[in-house]
Amino acid sequence: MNDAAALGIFACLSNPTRLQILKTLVAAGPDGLIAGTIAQKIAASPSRASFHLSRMAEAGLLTAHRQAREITYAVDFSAMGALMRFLLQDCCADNPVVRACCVDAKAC
Amino acid sequence: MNDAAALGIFACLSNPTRLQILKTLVAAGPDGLIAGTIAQKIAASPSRASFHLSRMAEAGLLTAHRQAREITYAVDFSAMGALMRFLLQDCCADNPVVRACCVDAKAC
DNA sequence: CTTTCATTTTAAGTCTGCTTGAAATATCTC
DNA sequence: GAGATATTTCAAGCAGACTTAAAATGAAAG
Repeated sequence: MNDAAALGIFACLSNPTRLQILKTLVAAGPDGLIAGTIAQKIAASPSRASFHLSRMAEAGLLTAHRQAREITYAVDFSAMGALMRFLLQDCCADNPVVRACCVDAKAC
Repeated sequence: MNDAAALGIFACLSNPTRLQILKTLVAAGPDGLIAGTIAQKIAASPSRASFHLSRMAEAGLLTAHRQAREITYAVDFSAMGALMRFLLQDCCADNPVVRACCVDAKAC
C-alpha cells in the first residue's frame, strides 16, 4: 500500500457516518449487506448512504457486487490488513510499543 | 480509545503534509524534533508546519514540549498503538485476516 | 408497456479545512 | 533596551466535503 491509497482510506475513516458503516458491515460478516439495509441500520437516507458507500468502495475499503437491482457491499478485510501494515511498518517503523498493541490487548 | 478520538486521529492522517510530519518524527525517534527543523524537513513554511503540528498535538498524535523558545514535537507511540488496537478490535472485530497482517508481513 | 422498487446521480447550499502572508508573542543576545 | 530568532495567531481566499431533496437510471413485476 502506498501513501496515496492510505490517505484515501484515512479520509474514509475520518467521517462518523462512514465509520458507522464500516462497523455495521464488519458486524454483518463476509456476506455483507445490500445498500438499502445499510442505510436503514445507520438511519441515513438512501442518497446519503450511497454517497458514503461509493467513497468507501472507491478508496478500496469495500467491495461492491450488483445482483439485479440490489448492490451488496462488504468489507475488504485485506485492505484493512494492508492499512494496519502500512501504519505499523511505513508510519511507525515497526515501533515495539505499537506492535505490542496489535498482539496483546494488555499492552495498551 | 473512543470513536471521537479515533475520528480525530484519522482526520490527521488523511492529510499528506501531516502524514509526512508523522513519518519524519518517527524517523527522528523518541526525542522528536523542534518545530523549525520539522518545517525545514518537509519544506513547509513555519506557519503551515505550526498549523499541522497543532492539529496533530490536539488530536493526541504528538506530544509538545516547550524549552524556552523552541518547541519539541514527538510522536506519541502509545496513541498510535491505541489506534491500531481500535482498528483491529472495535472496527474489525478482531478479524483473523487483519490480525495476521499485524503479526506477519507475509500475510498481506 | 407501465408501474414499482433499489440505487445512483445531480444540483444547490453550507460548512470545514488548507494555504498564504502579515502581524503578534515570547525568548534570547548584544 | 534594541534587535534577532522561534513559533504562533490572525485574516482572507479558495477548494473540497457533506447534506438534502429532486430527478434519473436500471431492473423486476404485473
